[in-house]
Amino acid sequence: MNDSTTPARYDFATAEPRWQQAWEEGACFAAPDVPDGSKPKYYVLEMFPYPSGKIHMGHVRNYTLGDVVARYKRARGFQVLHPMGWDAFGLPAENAARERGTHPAAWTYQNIANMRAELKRMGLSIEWDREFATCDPSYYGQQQKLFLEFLKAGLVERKESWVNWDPVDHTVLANEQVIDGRGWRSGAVVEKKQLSQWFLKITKFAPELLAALDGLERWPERVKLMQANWIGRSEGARVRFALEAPVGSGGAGHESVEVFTTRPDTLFGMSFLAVAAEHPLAAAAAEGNPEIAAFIAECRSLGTSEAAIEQAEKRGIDTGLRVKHPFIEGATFPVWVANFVLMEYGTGAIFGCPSGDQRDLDFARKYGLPVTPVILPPGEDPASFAIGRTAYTEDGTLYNSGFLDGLGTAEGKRAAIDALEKQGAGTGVVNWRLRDWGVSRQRYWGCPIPVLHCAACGVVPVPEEQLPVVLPEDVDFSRPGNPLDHHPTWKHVACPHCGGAARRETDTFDTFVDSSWYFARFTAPKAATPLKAEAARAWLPVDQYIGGIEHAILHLLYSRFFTRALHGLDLLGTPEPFAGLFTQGMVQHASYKTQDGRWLAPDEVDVAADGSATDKETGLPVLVARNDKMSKSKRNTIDPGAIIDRFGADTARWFILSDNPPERDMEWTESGVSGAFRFSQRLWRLVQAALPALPAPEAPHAAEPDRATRDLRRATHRTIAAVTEALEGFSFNVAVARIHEFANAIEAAAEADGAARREALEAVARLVSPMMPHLAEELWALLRPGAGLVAGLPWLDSDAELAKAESITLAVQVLGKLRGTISVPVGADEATVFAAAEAEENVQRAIDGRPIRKRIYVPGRIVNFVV
RNA sequence: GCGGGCGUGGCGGAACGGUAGACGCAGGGGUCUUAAAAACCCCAGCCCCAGGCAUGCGGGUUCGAAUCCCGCCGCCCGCACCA
Repeated sequence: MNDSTTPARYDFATAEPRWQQAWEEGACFAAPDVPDGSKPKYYVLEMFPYPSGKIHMGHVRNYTLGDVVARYKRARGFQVLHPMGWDAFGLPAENAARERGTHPAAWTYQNIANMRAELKRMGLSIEWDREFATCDPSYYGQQQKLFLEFLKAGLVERKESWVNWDPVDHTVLANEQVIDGRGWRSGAVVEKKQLSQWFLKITKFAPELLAALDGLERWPERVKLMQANWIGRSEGARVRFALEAPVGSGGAGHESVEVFTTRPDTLFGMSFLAVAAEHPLAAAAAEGNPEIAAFIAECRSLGTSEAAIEQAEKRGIDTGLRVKHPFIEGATFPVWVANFVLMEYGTGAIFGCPSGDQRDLDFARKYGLPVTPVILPPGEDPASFAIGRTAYTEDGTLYNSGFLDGLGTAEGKRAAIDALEKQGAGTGVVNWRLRDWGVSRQRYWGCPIPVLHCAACGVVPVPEEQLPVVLPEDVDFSRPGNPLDHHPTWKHVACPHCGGAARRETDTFDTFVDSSWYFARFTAPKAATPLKAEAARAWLPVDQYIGGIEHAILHLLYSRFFTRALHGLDLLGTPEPFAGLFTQGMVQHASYKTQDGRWLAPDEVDVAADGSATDKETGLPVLVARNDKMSKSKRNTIDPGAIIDRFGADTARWFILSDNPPERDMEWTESGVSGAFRFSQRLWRLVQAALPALPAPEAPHAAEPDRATRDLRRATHRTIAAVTEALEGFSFNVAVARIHEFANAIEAAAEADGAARREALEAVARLVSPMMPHLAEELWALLRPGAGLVAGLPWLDSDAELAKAESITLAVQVLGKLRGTISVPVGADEATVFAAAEAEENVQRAIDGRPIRKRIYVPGRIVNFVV
C-alpha cells in the first residue's frame, strides 16, 4: 500500500472540518422541542462553561465524556437532546472592564465567539441552534419573570442579614470570596455588616431536598452525602430561658432568650448561657457598657473565614445578665457573649453544659465556670467519675439531673422535651443547617433584580410588560462599588402604582441563579415565556448530567431547589432536575520548577526516561511534581487548540478517554497523546491496507468458515458486546482497551475470509464512533462509499451465537492453587471435564497420588480438586 | 473532630468470589533505512525457576479472596466552634 498515489497517513486536518460540516449540513444532532414520542428521549448535558476566553483541558474532558454518551445514545435509538450555552454573567467581565477599558458585554461575547469556535473543532454532537448565554436579555429577561413568579408564590423574602462586607470595594462578598478574613480582590479586612438582601426561600424545601436524595439512584453517593451534610438536619429542642430581669431599651426589650440544643437531656449540667456577638441580646447588653460593645466590635471585625475561626481562641464576656433554669427552681445562670457561638445556626444562642460538650468545657475552664457531670459513662462509678480536660459526649446514664436521674440518653431527651413542653418553656424541634439563599449582589454584570423601591408603595415588582429590565450600557467602572448604583439616570423611575418617584433595585442576582434553570430553558430556548410547558415536561429531567465535583453542593443544590419551586408552580413535570449525575476528575499535568523557583513550561524542559527533567536552556535539573493541577501560575497548562492543531480532535478525545476511569483525576502526558495519535493512524492504515482485497458490502459470509474466519467473527461479536457494556457503564478506558485488542485481533487474522474481515473493519469504524467520530466517518466512507454517515447509523448488535467460544481453556486448581489448564469443548459435561483435569500432567503431580476428596467445577470457569 | 473514598508492576490501569497484572505508556532487543522519523516483530512482576512468592499490613469466611468480614497502617477528599 505504498504506491505514490496513496497518502501514507490519515490527514485529520482536512478530514475533521469536512465531517463537521457534513454533520451540520445533515442536521444530525437536531432534536425537536417536543419529541414526537417515536423514540425514547434522552437528555445529555454537560455543565455549561463560563466564557473566560479559552477552553481548557477540563472542558475537553467534560464535553468529550458528554459527547460519547450523546453519540452512543443516539445510535441506541434515543431521541437525544444535547445543547450548549454560556454561564456568562460574573465578576471577571467587570474586572476586565476595569483593567482594560473594554465593556463587560463586548469582552464576554468575544470570549464566547472564541470558545464556540474551539468547541466546534472538537467535533461535538451539539445542537448549536439551542445555544444562548445567560447575559442575553432574552434569557435574563425570562429569569426576571420567573423571579416575579417566585415573589408571588411567597418564595422570595427581603430581609436584613449579616453579610461579609468589603469596605474597600463597597460590596458584599460570598463566603467563598473571603480568604483569610480579607476580600479576595481588595485585600481589605472583611467586616460583618447587616444589610437588606433578597433571599430565595430554599429552607422551605429543606425536608424534601434531603428526603429526595434517596431517590437519586444514579448520583454519586458522595455528592448525596455532601448535600445531606449541607442541609444538616438535626433533632433537638428549642428552650426558652427567662431573664431574671428584662433588659433593653425602647422597642428592643428582652424578657427571655431562646436556645437550640440537641442535648436537652443535659440541661441539669448547665453552667452558663452564651449568645453570639451579633445576637440582639448582646446588643442590648452592650448599651451603656463599653466593654461589651468593644468585644462585640472585635468579633465582628474578625470575619467568618474558616482560618479566622480556627485560629480564634474561645473568648467571651460576661454580660452580668442572668437567666432562670426551667427545671431547677430558683437557680440562675450567667449570660455571656461568646465568639464561638454562631448567629447563623440555631437561634444564635446556646446553653453551656461543660461536662457534655468539649467547646463548653474549654470555655468553662478558661473562665472558671462550674463543671457538673450529668452523664455517667457505662461502667463508671458515680462517686469517682470526674471530668478532666475532655468532655463526655457519648451516651450514658443521667445523674445529678433531678427527675431525669437514671434515664439513658435517648429517654432523657424525650423526658426533658416532654417536661419543657408541659411547662411551656420549650419544644422539640428539627433544626436545619441550610439557610435561605441570599441572591443580592452589588454588581453590574448580572441579571437585574426586577423590583422598584417606592417611598409611598414600598417594594413594587416591575410590571411584566416592562420586562426585561435591561442593563444600561454606559457605565463607569472606574469607581469602586456598584456601577448600577452610580449610574446617573438608570435607577430613577416612576412608580407604576402611584406614579411617584421610585428607585430601581440596583442589586443583581448571584450568578448561581442563572445556572439554576438553564437546563430547563434549553428545552425551548426561544420561547416567549421562561419555559414551554410541553417541551420542559417532555425533556426533563436531564438523563445524564456531567461536570466537576466542585459543584457538588452549590449549583446542584440550587438547581434542585429551583426545579422543585418550578414544579410547585406547575411549570415542570419533575421535581428533580438531574436523574443521572456523573462527576469527572480533573485533568492534571506535571509541573516543573527550577532550583531558583521559576516555573518552566513543559516545552522548556527535557524529560528523561526515569521521569527526571532538566531545563533545556541551562541544562540544570528541575523539580518535577507529577499530578499537579493545571494552572497558569505553574505554567503547566496545555492548550487544547494546540493539541488539535498537532494531532486532531479525535486524538485528544481518544487519549482523554483511554487514560483512566473518568471519575478519577488524570494526568495529561505527551507520550499518552502520541500513543493515541499512533492508534488513530493505525486504524486508518488497517482499513486502507485491507480495502483492495475486501469483497463488496453485504457479501455473504462463508457457509463453512475456516478456523481463522470463525475466530475473527467471534472477536468481532465479543468486542461489540464488550464495548457496549463498557460504554453503558461509563468505563470508557475499558472500551478503548477492548478496541485496541480488537485491532490486534484483526491484524492477526490476515487469512480470515474477506466477508469476515469486512465485518470486523466496519465494526471498528462504528464502535469507535462515539469516541473518535471523525475517524469513524472517514473509515466508514472508505469501506462503504456513499452509504451515508456513521452519525446516522444504529448501534451494532452482538450475535451471541457467533460470539460463543468453541472450546474453552479451564484453569485447574488443586487445593485452590493453579496447577494447570485444560482445553475442553464448550458443552463438555462435568465428568469429561474432571477426567481431562485429572489427567493433566501438572495436576497429577500436585495430587501426588492422594485421594480426591472433593471435585468442584464452575462451568466455563474453573476446576478445583480438594485432596 | 465528624463523614466518605482509595491502597494492584517503573507509570495509567484491567480483573460477575474463579488462570492477577488485560490494554496502553515508559523500557530492553531486533527488522526496514545511508541515517533518522514512521512502521513492524520479539521480551518483560519478583525469587533460591518441574517449584515458590506476589494486589499496603495482620487475622477471618470460603474448595478458592485484589474482590466479602474484622482490626491496624498510609494517602486523598468533603464538612467543620453546627450546640
